[in-house]
Amino acid sequence: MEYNFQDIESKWRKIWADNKTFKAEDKSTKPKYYVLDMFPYPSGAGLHVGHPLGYIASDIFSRYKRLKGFNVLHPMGYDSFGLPAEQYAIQTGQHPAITTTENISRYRDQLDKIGFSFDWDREVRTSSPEYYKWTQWIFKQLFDCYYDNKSDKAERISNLITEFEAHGNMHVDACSDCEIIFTSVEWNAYTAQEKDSILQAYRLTFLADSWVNWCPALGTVLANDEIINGLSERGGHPVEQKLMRQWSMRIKAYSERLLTGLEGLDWTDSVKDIQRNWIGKSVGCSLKFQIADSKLQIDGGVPEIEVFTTRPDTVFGVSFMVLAPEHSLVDHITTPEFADQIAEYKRIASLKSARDREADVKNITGQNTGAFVIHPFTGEKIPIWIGDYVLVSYGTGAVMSVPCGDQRDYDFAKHFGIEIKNIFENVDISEAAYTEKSGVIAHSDFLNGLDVKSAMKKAIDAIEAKGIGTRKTNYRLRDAVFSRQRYWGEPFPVYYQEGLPKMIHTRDLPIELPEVEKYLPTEDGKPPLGNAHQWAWDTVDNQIVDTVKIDNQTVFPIELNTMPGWAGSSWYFLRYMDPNNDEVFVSKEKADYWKNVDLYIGGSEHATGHLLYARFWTKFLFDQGFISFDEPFQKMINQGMILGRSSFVYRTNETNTFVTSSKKDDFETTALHVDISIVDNDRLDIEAFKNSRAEYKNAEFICEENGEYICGFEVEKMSKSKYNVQTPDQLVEKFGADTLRMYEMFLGPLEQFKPWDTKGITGVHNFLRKLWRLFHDKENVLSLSEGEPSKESLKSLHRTIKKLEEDLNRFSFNTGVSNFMICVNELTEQKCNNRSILKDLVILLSPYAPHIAEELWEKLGNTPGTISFASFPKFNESVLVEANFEYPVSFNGKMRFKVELPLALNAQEIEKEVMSSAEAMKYLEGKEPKKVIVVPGRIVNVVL
RNA sequence: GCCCAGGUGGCGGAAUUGGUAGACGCGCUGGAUUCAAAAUCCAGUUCUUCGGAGUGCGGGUUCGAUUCCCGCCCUGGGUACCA
Repeated sequence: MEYNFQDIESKWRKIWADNKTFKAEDKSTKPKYYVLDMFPYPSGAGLHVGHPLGYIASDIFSRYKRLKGFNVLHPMGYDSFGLPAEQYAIQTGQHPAITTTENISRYRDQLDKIGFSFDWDREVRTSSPEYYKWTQWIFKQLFDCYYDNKSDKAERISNLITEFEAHGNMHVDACSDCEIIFTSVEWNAYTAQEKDSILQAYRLTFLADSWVNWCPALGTVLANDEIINGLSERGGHPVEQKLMRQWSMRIKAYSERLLTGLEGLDWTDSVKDIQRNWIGKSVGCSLKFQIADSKLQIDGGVPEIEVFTTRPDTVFGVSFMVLAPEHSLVDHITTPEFADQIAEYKRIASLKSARDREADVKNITGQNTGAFVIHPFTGEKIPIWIGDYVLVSYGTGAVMSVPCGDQRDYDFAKHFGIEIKNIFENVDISEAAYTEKSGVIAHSDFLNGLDVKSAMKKAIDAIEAKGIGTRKTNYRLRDAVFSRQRYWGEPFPVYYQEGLPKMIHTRDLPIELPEVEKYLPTEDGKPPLGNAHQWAWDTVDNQIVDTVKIDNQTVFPIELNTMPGWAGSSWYFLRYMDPNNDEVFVSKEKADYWKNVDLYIGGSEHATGHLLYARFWTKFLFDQGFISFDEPFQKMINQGMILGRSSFVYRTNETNTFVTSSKKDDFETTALHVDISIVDNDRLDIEAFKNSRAEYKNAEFICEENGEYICGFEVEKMSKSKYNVQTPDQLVEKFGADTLRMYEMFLGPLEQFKPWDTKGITGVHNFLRKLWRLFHDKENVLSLSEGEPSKESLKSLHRTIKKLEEDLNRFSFNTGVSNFMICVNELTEQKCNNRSILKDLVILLSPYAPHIAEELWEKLGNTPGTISFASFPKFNESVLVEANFEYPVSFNGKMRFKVELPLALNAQEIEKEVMSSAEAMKYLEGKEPKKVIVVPGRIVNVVL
C-alpha cells in the first residue's frame, strides 16, 4: 500500500498528544490569535458529519495562524448541562452526570480521530462544579448591581442604597421597574421587606412574578427562543402562559449598547439584523390623552390614557383609541351601556392562547367602550375601543389610532365604520393607508405644510411644552427569565430568609447539585430539587445540611430552581483563558493578554439566544472592570448545515415489486427511504436490500436495461428515521482524517447549506495519493531531486502560495482545496520531485491535511512534529512575471480567438498586431471596426 | 407583509476591483492496461438546427455585465397585529 493513511494518522495523533504539541502559552512575544468554536452539547447520538464542518475550518485557520507566527488559543469544551441527559435520567434513573461523562468521552474519541489541534488542557465542562462555581459567582455579581443610565453602565447596588439613604430615588436615573418615588426619610422608614422589594426592581438579576412560557409536559419554563411555532423546541410539546415567581435578567438595560455594539463587529448582516429586530428599537414619544368624563376620578384625578407612538407627526389624524383588553383602565371607563359587550369581548380574548392570536391575524375584532378621550390639541372627543391587536406587554398597552397612516388602524376603522381623517397633502387614501414616512402634513393646525421629519420634531416639542408627554425610545427586547424547573443545571447560590432571597458567600461556592432519588418534579409541583434531602443552608456553619433542620432561624431552604442552558455558555470563552484558576473566574492578566475571540465559528441558530446573552454578560463584566473588552466575538462565521442525501426505492402499490428510478413514472408507486449504506452511487445493493428486512425477502425488481436498480434521491436534514445519517467515523476509517477534512471543506462555501454526498470523496482521496506519489517512486521509496527547481515548478508553487493565502484570508476553504489539486496536477505533469518545492508545498498543505504533512515533513529530514510551527512560505512575485500574455480578442464582447503578445507592448502596438492578424481579418469580414478597446495585460475588444 | 441571504452544466461548485463564463472535483462516454475486476492512465463532456445561444425572468447603463441599476419570479433563513 503506497499511502498508508491509517498508520500515518494514528502515529501523529499519538505524537501530538504525547508532546502536547498544541498547548497554548499565556505569555508570548508573538501576537495572539483566539479561534473558537461554539462548544457542543454532548448528545447521546455522537457526532455526525455536520458537526466537524466548523471545527475543521477553525482548525485549518488556527494551524495557518501558527505558521504565520501567531500564538494561537484554540480550545474545546462541552456545554454539558441540558435536558436530554435529564430526560434519560427520568426514564432510566441513571444520574445525568454519568450519561454526560459517557457522551463526552465518545465525543472526544470522535474528535481526536479528525486530528484537531485543540489545547485539551484547557477543556471546560459547564456541568463541572469547578466551572459552575464561577457561573454562580457571576450571578451574584449581577444581583449586586443595577444599571445606571447616567454613567451608562452597571454600578454596585451598595452605591444605590447609599443614594437612597441620602436622597431617596428622585435623582436616580436607572433601568428599573420601580414605579414609586420616595424620599430618604421614606426609604429609611421602610421595612426590610419593602426595601428588598424596591431593590429587586433595580438589580440586574431579580425575582419577579412574570408571565412565563410554561411547558407542562417538560415541567419547566421555556425562553422565547426555546419555542418554535408555539411548541417546545425539544420534544414539540404545547406551551402555555403562566404567572410564576422567577429569577430574571435585566438584559433590557443593555438594549442600546447591544444595538450600537453590533456596528463594530465583523458578523454577517443577517445575524446583525436578526439581533437588531429582536432588540426592536423604536423612537417616538409618549403622549397622554385625558378621559372626557370629568366625573370619573381615580386616585384623586381624572385618569389619562398614555400611549407610545412613533408617528407624533400624525397626531391630528387620530380618530379613535384602542386599548389592550387587559388594560387596567378598561373596567373603569366603560360606560354602562357597553359593559356587557366589553365583558364578553374580554372573556373571549382571555380564552385565546397566544398561538390562536398569532394564527388569527386577518380577523378584525374590537369593541367600543362608550368612553371618550379629549384630543390634546383640537379638544375633540375621540372614542375609546378595545381590541386584541393591541398587546398589553408592549409600550403602554394602548395606541392612538391614525387610520390614514397605519394599515391596521385603517382596517379597524373601515371594519367598524369609524371616521378616517386624511392629514396628508395630495395623497389618496381611499384604498389603503399611506404608511410612507414622506410627504407633507395637512389639516393639522401648526404642523401644516411640514415634511414628516420636521413635523415629528415640532409635534414632540409641542407635546413636551404642554407637559403631556416626552420623547421616548422603546425596545421590544424583554428581560430574560432565568429560572428553570430542572435538575441538570447550575443551582442558584441562594437561600430564602423570611421569603427574601439571600446570596451565599463567595467563599462557600460552588453550591453543588444535591443527589435526588427522582428527577421529576415533586408531587406538590415543586421542581426536582424539591426531592433533595440535603438542600438547606446552615448560616452558622456555612454549609449545606439536611432539609429537616430547616428552622428559619439559622437554617434556611435553598432555591429549588436551576439556571437555564445559556448561563454557562454566556462566559465560557473567558474560562478557556484561565481554566484552572481557583481564585477568580479569569485572571485580569490573562484576559488582558488573550482579549476577545478573534474568530468565532458556529451556527446562526443562536442569533437571539447565546449570542445575545454572551454579549450581555461580557458588557456587564466589562462595566465592573473584570475584563477590558465589551464584545466577546470580534469576527464570526456561521457555517451552513450539512444536509443528508436520502435514497429512495419505489414500490408499486400493493405489491412487493420495486421499480428502478427511471421507470417509476410508468407505475403507481410509493417512495420508501432506503438505508444509504446499501446504496453505492445510487445503485442499490439488491441482495443487501432483500436481507435488510423480512418483508423484502421475496421482493422483485424491475431494473434498468443493464440490470441495475437505480435509487432516487432527495436532499433532507440528516436524521435517523430517514436512514441518511453519515458519521465521520466510517469515513475516517475508509479514507482517513486528512481526506475527510479536505472533503468537508471541498463541498462548498462554509456558510452555505449543502447536501452531503460521499460520491466526491474519492476525488479528494486520490489527490492525497497523487501527492504521495510526487515524493515516491513506483516501489514507494522516497525519491527526491536536489538542487534548483525548474522555473515551471516554482511558478506552480508560488501561484499556489498566493491563491491559498488569499483564500484563507477570506475564509474560502473550498477554493483552497482546489488550489492544492491544481498545484499537484501541475507538478505531476512536470514530474517534479524537487526537495525545496515539495518542502514548501507540505507546509502549505499542513493546515488542511496535517497527518500526511507531518509524515512527509519528517521524511524530508525535519525534526518530527515540528511542521505546526514551521514558517509559512513567502510568496515571491518575481517568479510569476511573464514576458508575454495571451490576449483574448473579442468582437462585440464575444471572445473569438487569442493572440500571444509581449506584455511590453503599449495599447497602440497591441491594436496594430491584433488587427493585422489573419484571425482578425476573418471576423472583420472586410468591415471597418467602429472602435477598438485595448486594455493592456487584459483584453482586446473590437466593436463592429 | 417586512428584513436578510441566495438562484451558474447531469451534480457539488469556481470566476476577489465590470474584462476569456463553467476552474477544481464528482458523474457519465470512449479508449489503453487486465484472463476479469479494482486501481491507474489517456481523450471527451453547457446547449446547439453549427449560424449561434447561454449565469432565475424582463428591462437598463457600458466597448464589454454572473458582477452595477430598475422591476418581477422562485428557494432558504429570521420576524410579525411592536403602535
